[in-house]
Amino acid sequence: MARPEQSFRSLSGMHDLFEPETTRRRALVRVFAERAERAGYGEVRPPVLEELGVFLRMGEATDVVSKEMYEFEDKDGRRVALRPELTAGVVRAFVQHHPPTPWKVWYAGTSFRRERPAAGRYRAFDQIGAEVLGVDDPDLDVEVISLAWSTIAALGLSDVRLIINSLGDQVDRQRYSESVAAYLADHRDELSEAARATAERNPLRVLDTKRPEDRAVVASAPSIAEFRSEASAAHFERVLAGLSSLGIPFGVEERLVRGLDYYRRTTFEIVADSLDAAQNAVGGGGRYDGLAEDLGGPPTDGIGFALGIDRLLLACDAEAVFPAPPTSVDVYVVDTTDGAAARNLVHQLREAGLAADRRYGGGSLKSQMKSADRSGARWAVLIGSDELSAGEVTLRNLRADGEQLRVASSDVRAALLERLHTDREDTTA
RNA sequence: GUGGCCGUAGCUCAGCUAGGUGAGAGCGCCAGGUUGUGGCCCUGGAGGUCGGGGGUUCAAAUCCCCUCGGUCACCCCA
Repeated sequence: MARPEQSFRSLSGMHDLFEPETTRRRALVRVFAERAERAGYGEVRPPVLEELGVFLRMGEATDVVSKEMYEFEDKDGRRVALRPELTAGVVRAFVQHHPPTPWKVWYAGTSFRRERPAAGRYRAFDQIGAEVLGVDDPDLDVEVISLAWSTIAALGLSDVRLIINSLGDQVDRQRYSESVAAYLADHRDELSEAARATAERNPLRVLDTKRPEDRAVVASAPSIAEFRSEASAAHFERVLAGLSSLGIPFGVEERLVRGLDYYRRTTFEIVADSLDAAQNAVGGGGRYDGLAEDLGGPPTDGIGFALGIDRLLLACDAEAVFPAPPTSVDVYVVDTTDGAAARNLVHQLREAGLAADRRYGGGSLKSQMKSADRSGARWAVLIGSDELSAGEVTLRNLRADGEQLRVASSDVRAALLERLHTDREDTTA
């Protein structure tokens, strides 16, 4: 054991978040929420815990389902699992409540996957995303991709690429998969051992391998383009044309498969080249036209995407964009008397809408001034025995070069409101 | 899950290669210099199970094993 008894640490791959990271994440979600709602999406919050079966449709052969889920039997004897992503839960909610279509929703939340942690890949990770159920129009694919892309752009990221592919409909995908499986079988002895194992479980997954020795084999594998039905191909062309017309740059990548079995037709991924780690996909998504039916609902077209907040922020760090918004109070109250004046004034200022803080436990004027400085407050209100007996306070400007004045206690609030107001006008001018 | 690297003060790290000189630096924190004034500077101080456990040894932060955590590659994916 790495710790003495009675001492605990957070689980591997799960981290505590603090200021300023927490505010930064809140700001990121706000950027996304505003864009999504401007496009007619409403927020949805499915539960973190679902019946295991909900997630099994991601594909029994996928790693996510076969070995990465936190699943267990609850006290009612039900097999349940912590969600490894949100799409399945959202679609389950759609099937359960049958809202009118098109159903356009966005979400922000935490999912869980028991993988080996690495930078940008944690066991508890946050995503933002959107899903639309009930629309087959390729222009919707364009809208959804555009929402993902523009959110990333809004953060200030520029070293990112959109890659896109179409796996064809269910029939196309099946035929293609069989063809790839046959091809891989023919070249079995040229593949790495790991790739051979993957080929038997899930042939398509071999296509986007990163192992150089396998890439050579994969390079001349059959192309999905030859397997797309006329309708699928037409849909894909419409999507690409739509993206072009919106000025969204993309690269068609036929090897883009993505891990979840429910994807049909359009699939896409956004990668951040500023992230040199292997975890450089900041987001991904696609169509899952059969999923609602698989979960017991009516045949319903669906499409969505998720962006990983952790990776998005890592990419922001790499590009030095989207810093945490500064958080600081407006006013810091310094009281060298018994503290009663600070207690009352801070309360009064907060009720008036100002952000005000103080120090508890007293301390010298000097040390309280240091706290005031560190708080980032623009103004310090000083209350000493002089002020107290005169019924006044001293206002000191902490930002400029120490402008200082005394005002009557009854005028503090108004004096501060006025000065903070002009400060703000100065900074926005 | 497989393999590599790392783990010393709140933070970033030196010391480990050839075991033994009182366990260090910078930043941060606290106090004083300035008995009513922050930011700069100076001085002092607090703070460490050297990730944890076991082993080798007269002696281990330094060597060996195990373990926990982080990280990189594979895998997978957000």
